[in-house]
Amino acid sequence: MEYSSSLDPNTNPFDLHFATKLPKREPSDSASAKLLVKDEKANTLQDELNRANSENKKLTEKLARVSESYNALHKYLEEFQSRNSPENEHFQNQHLTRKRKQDLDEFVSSPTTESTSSDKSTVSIAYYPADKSDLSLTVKDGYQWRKYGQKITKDNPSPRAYFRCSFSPSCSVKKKVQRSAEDPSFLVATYEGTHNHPGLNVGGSRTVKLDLVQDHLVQGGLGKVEGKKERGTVREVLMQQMASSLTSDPNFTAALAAAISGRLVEQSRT
DNA sequence: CGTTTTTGACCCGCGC
DNA sequence: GCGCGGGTCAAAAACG
Repeated sequence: MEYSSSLDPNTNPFDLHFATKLPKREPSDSASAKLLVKDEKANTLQDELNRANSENKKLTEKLARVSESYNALHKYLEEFQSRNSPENEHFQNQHLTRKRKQDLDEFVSSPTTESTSSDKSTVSIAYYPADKSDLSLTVKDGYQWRKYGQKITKDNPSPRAYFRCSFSPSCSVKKKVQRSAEDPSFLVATYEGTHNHPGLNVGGSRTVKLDLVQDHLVQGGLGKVEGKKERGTVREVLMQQMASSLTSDPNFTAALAAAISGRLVEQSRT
């Protein structure tokens, strides 16, 4: 899983490699004055490009760090899963595993979202910490939902609940919520589509950025486990804000999705 | 009494 | 075509 390979700046959607082909028009003899003006313009453009490039670099670094966090999380998961193989349960490792799981919860609880945008609809997955004794498959994500179905699925003891946004049909977002099969201490919510209206607490604040989330990821991984619930809800709100700010930039969303999921999305040129 | 939840029926795509 | 699994519908119940 070398997700970093997909971070190659040259494949990066917002890499501005057209910087290399700056205006190189054929000068006509009578246009030397015009050329001067053009040089000026080219300079300012160059400046702008430089700034854009450095910003691009920063973003790429951030992306790399987010990717690192994801890899670490993935490692945790794999470790835990191999420890938890069905035919061979190591009960003597229970508390050790338990501790790791708590770490994992924290790690995951700032909803680690993986979004995949296809030309059809947008699908994102969020993980929410939830008490195992809590039977309700509800997750407060800032939106109001109407449940329209529940099913028991093949390879998961807990049922899956189907929700539609309460503003349906004007807003056609759907979500599925199901307790994770491997680790029942958190819920997996799969969102489909994007809301065409604001949710609770989710204003148009576009300033919530990646580094904030990333800091939470890091701190969450090493931090303590007290006050899990409160921190969880705060993070849910954060997630909403992040999502809304991210979705306003399709390119970035796509890049992030590619980096996080480790898949290369074919970017169709339009 | 309007809205939401529950829950079995129904539908539909997929593999055989 | 048939059965299976997942997603949705809709009538009835529950809720506020």
